[in-house]
Amino acid sequence: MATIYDVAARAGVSPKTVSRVLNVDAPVAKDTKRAVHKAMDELGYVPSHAARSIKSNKSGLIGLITGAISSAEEGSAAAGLPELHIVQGAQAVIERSRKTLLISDTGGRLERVPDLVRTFQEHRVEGILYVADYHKPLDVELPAEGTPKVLVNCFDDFGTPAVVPDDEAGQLGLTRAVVEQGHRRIAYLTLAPAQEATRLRLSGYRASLAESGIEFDPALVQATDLFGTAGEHQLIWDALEKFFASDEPPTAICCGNDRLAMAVYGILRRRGISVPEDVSVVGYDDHRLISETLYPALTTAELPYSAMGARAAQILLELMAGEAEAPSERIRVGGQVQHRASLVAPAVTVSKNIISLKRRKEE
Amino acid sequence: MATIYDVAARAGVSPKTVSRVLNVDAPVAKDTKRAVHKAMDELGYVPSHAARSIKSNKSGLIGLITGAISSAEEGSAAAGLPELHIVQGAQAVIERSRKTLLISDTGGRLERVPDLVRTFQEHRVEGILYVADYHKPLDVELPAEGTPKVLVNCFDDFGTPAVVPDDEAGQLGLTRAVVEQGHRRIAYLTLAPAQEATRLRLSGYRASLAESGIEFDPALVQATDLFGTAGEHQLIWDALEKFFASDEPPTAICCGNDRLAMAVYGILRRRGISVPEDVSVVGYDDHRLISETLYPALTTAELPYSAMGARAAQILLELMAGEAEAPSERIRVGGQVQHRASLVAPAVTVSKNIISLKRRKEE
DNA sequence: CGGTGTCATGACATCGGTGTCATTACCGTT
DNA sequence: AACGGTAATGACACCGATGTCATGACACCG
Repeated sequence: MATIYDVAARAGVSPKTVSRVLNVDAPVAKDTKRAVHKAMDELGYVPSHAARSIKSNKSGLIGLITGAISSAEEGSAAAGLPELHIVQGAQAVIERSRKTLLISDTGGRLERVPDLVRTFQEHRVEGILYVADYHKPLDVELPAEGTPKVLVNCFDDFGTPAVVPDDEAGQLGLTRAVVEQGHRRIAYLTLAPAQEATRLRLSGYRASLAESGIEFDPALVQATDLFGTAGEHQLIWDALEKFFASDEPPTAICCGNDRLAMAVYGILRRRGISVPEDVSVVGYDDHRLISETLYPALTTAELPYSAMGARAAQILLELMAGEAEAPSERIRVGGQVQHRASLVAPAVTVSKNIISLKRRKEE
Repeated sequence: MATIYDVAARAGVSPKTVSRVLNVDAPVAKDTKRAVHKAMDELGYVPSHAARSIKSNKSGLIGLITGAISSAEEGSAAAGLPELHIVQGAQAVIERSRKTLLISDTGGRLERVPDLVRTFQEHRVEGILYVADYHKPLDVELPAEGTPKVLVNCFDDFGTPAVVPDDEAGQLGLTRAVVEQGHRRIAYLTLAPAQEATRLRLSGYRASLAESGIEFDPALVQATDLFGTAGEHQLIWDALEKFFASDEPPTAICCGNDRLAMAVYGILRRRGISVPEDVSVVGYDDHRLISETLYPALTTAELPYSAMGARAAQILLELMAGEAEAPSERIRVGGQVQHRASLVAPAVTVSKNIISLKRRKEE
């Protein structure tokens, strides 16, 4: 690869003058400039990032650690992939700041994180983003004390800046949309109860019921603990069984995520229950591959991954520039409710509690 | 950040000795070694990649260009994401070779590629992987002549090494599996006919029919040209309509991909047709989020993205090491057929052509 | 016409490592 | 005892860029 000296020799000037042409930081005569550009073109010269960064002590690099790329492998159809939208959101912001994003993958093995961080340090990254695969407490130690860091989709107890989804508000809004359609018997098929998201969303669900004067019925909440494992269809089947065994069966079912909703669609229909005529179904995540493709299309709450990534990157850049203090509280990013065909008003029936007269037709 | 000089001063030795401890390339006395390690720990010293690579003229970096990360945004639920498995496969191989992968995203805008390549060149990447979002001819120009390159999921006419899916063999195997269940009226709902994948798979589909003595019926092939757009459900509905209007309707439907199969599930059921009792459905891609979650689970052909990424990385590493010549032909990677509940023998019926007596029960 | 300021350019040191070569101390041989 | 060989270490140059300072050529001013 050609160096600045080769260019200088070919153009008949000193290396420093070539440097001046490259960086436009001092006046250079027109003719000289032209000769230098010509020499650069002919040699296919590209300045060396390494040489520059060694001198300037600035790498222009931002490190991002994720399991997105490989977590797609673990388990069966693990949640994984959507987390990639976080990377996408961050990428877009960082690109604009003329920094380069160095993406590293844990390969699903957390014990690799220290190695990855070390590689980042060798490259003298100026900031680090750590992206978790779902909303949870931080489960690794991140070395590299001097370097600004932002957590995404996770949080710790030591005040590291963190950007997380606002699960509570999301489920509140979504459940509100269900209530507004006239439903009052609303089942909730949750993800694993231990998950941060489940806890927060359940709280949003209850808040919505409370504000509408609907009594919370524990029988209408079932967890699909082993979600993602081989027997999950059976598990979901059993949970739905319980819902419909009730003498006041639900007219709407909230699912822990879109993927769960997809399985529910199939099982409901096998049982002869139509969506949305007999029961409305809503998901969570707005995983568009699913939500837009399912028939009928799925009403769901957006998990604002892209926005979270962008926000995190923005905070990181500010920290790096010393323009801002680290935020003292977790940043919660809210998402929209996406209303689609799977949610309609309940059919006109006489239940013990309510007579719904509304009925909306969906095409 | 501490330098090798700081470490040397603290340990009371010369920088060169510290370098020797780091690289174990010459004998160092035990006591000296211990003192140096102590100093490194205390200072939190991490060697500078830039300084090393400037001297050795080796960056240890491999550049990868993809649209995976952002293409998830474009269109609605664009195909995008699965291509990430290619990145994953490549990552796993490259990691083992102790190189660092520099991932760049086009943000869906091809015109950015030259910029990305330039950034790669500034970092002196030793090899480049270009990953396309679906099987197609290369649609950009890749500069950086001296650098070894491998195309993945795309190909050009200039002999650049390319790794692509073996769509023809894949569809052949899949259709064969359908035929082996006893089906003889097999519909095929393709993706856009202009696509490389559609062309090749159609050829595999016909090859399978031919080898089984089943006559090709053009009425059983419909394209969903506008797949991925707003009106797609309607389009699929119409296509299915045509299939079932036939006086010899299909007993199995091959779909262009899993996503299409997901939409087909919903529409078939709405029409009162059960999967797999009334008609078997198969997809393509083995997008496990879909194929394993759908109820009943979907029989499909694996699109071996991970293997393709791994193979491409392997070839690139060999090219970089000068161990191998560039392969003169495209490398076609085959995938497995994944047999799941959506494919069963056709129901016992008397058709004009065949009486099928087999019947397999699925749970 | 001499002093001063600006333009254009180059010599040289420097960033953080590593390759080359030199130096010293100590070992075993003959 | 003199010699050759190896272990352990350091001095110094160099990789490819850029910051600092110096220099020569003009142009402008009084």
